Amino acid sequence: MKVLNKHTDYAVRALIALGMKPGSRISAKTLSEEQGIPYQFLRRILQELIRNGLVSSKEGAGGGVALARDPDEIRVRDVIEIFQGSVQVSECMFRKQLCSNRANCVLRHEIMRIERMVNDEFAKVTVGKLIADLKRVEEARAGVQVQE
Amino acid sequence: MKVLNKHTDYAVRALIALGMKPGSRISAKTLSEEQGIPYQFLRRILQELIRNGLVSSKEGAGGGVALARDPDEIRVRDVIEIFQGSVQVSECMFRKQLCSNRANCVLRHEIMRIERMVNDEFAKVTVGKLIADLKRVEEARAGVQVQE
DNA sequence: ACTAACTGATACTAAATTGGTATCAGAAAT
DNA sequence: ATTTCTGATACCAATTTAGTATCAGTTAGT
Repeated sequence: MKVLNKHTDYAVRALIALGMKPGSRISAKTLSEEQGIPYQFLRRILQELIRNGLVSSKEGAGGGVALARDPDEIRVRDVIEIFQGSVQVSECMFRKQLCSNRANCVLRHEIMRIERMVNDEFAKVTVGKLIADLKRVEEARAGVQVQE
Repeated sequence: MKVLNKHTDYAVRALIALGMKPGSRISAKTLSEEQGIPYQFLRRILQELIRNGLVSSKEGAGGGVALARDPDEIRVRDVIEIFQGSVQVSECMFRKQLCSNRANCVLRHEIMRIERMVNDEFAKVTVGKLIADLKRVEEARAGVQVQE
């Protein structure tokens, strides 16, 4: 059971990388090399992020991409929604008419509760928070060289 | 983003159905008809549940399947694990050597936290609980015919 | 004006996964 | 012996996932 697919995974990584260099534009090529993400794949991911307003872009030589918002305003949940759609149970009943199957309904009720939890949690994780965590980790490892 | 696949979904439904008729064996055919689950598909699902000790079976005419345990001891999480593997992040890093990518690590840390939550929640939902919920719902609807 | 470095859009593909079917062998009840 | 069942396993089509390729248009620098 995989929670995140490669699209989401790469997207978040790219967003973190962009967030670490605020103000500057980075080309998809550079980003792909730095992050080890296949170039063409990353291009498509970035385009999707651009379409959804998380990233801004500038065409032409010297162009590239940058975060379009404050990193604290970019939630991992937003990214998941873009690439994996909103969290939902296997073939949501409510699209069809009423729950044909009663047992199903009960199960779904539980699942939706859990889904809400997951959504709320992923909404709490912002790119800004991840960057902060990252910096904290790197400081710690730059400071005292702990056991390794 | 789909949480449960058909295997898990049908499996839980089947387990609930079995749990509702304690003691009696039911054939895969009957179960498939009652629950509207494709016969051959259900057969394979049941075999998997049997292999994993959630269901017991008896071969031959008059045979069939039944729960192998107390419904309260069958967790939806167990079922998910059987059919979808344990919840995990897109390609767990830790199988490879150390996190090659720092940003990744930070993201993964968050995701694993959320995963643990999900796992714990799905562990709390047992077939027994679902059956109890189901009965409660059906009583309510048998009693006062509420607005509809 | 040319060219190199970019993004926009979109078509294509291989491999894996998902959901489902079919078949054959063997066990038990009648 | 025949019917009703499970055990095991092979097969299949559709979808999804991950990744590639191509061409058109934009901008900066010369």
